[in-house]
Amino acid sequence: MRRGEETRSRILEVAEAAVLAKGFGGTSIDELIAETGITKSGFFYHFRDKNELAKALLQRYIENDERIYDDIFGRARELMDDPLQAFLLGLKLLSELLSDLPNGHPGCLVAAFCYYERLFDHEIQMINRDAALAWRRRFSLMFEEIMAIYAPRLPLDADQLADMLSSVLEGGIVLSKALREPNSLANQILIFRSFVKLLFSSD
Amino acid sequence: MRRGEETRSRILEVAEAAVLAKGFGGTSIDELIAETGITKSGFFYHFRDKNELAKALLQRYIENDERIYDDIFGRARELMDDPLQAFLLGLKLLSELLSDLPNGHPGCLVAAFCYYERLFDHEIQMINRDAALAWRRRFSLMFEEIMAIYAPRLPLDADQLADMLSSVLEGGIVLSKALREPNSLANQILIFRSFVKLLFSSD
DNA sequence: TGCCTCCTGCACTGACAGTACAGTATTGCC
DNA sequence: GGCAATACTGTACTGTCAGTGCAGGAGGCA
Repeated sequence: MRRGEETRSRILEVAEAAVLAKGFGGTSIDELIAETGITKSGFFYHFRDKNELAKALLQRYIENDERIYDDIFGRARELMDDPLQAFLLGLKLLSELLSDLPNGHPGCLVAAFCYYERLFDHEIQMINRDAALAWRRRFSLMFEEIMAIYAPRLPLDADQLADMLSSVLEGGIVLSKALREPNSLANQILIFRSFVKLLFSSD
Repeated sequence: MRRGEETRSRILEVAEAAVLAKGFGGTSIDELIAETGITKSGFFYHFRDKNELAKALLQRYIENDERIYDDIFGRARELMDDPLQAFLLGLKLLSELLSDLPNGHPGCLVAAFCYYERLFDHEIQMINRDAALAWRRRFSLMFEEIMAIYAPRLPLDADQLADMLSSVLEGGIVLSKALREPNSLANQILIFRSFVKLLFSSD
């Protein structure tokens, strides 16, 4: 019972790193069991097939991702009375968190799975879609709170701004990987942050 | 001579669509030769191995990508005397081009290959890096031209703004794929465009 | 006529995703 | 202590896939 869960999560941990580095199609089960120290039968005891591994991997990643955002923006909201200041602090904290990763962001599974879509079943595609919609909802709520107080200098709605933040995050990950400049992502977040500041400035 | 080139480019065309839909690891050579109508030996006559296919695929994609940007921003520059107006027109043309694609952007090979990096040789990783650096150079030159005339409202340099545009493009592709909203990318470009307008407005 | 380009056909190898199923060690519960 | 569920191991197999090696053939062109 307890031991089973531990083995399962060890497989997922090894698999996540491998998938982010080599893609899902480039990650073999044989390789995962070798690194985890179990047998093939053991692997298939935990996951019916590779698709089920993908599903578990994605769900685990999304849960962790949400927890990180809850922590960062929750803490920022507690520290600041003003929603704009809280959001700006949250972005700052996020960029600092990413700067502290020595090898940069390891990659986003949602993005990795976007480029593998046709080989996954419909359920995984929906989990991926829900994750992107959750980002939109999360950030959109923050922008709505800000807009209740501050008038933006551009006629943008909260959803558009939320999607822009998601885009900058996802694109920043891709770009920092392609450029081999781990700090590029944290930098992009700060630039977006100063844009938000400008957008809601009364000057 | 002529016939060989034609077969080779037919393979590349089929392969590009497959790789963007299923990832490189999820695309089999058997599948490519079935769709192209040649034999396995024929495939290996044109490409030594799958890595060389990847290289040719990436180079072809980047050349095409550069040609599109040359066309769009070149035309915009001819139509407008002012570099800011030319850039804003270019972004508008780009978003319209992407809106006209019925299924949305098919995906960026540079991004797809980022999530497969460890299985490619060093050369491919460098081609990918050069492509991202070329985007930076291209957009940076435009921002420099703009900044020679207009003072930005934020203390950003041209490279940072260039990388932000690349991020929005790459992230917009990922997000529109994840959300299954093909128009999301074009929308993001227009939002970035209005940010640029605000940044260089004298108001 | 002969060489070069552009393939086809065939017969392999080794890695990998499963499938099937029998057996076993450990653990929790009654 | 016995029993059953959990969490595996071991073995043996299938089909797909990347890649190798090599012989040979069709068509163009010099």
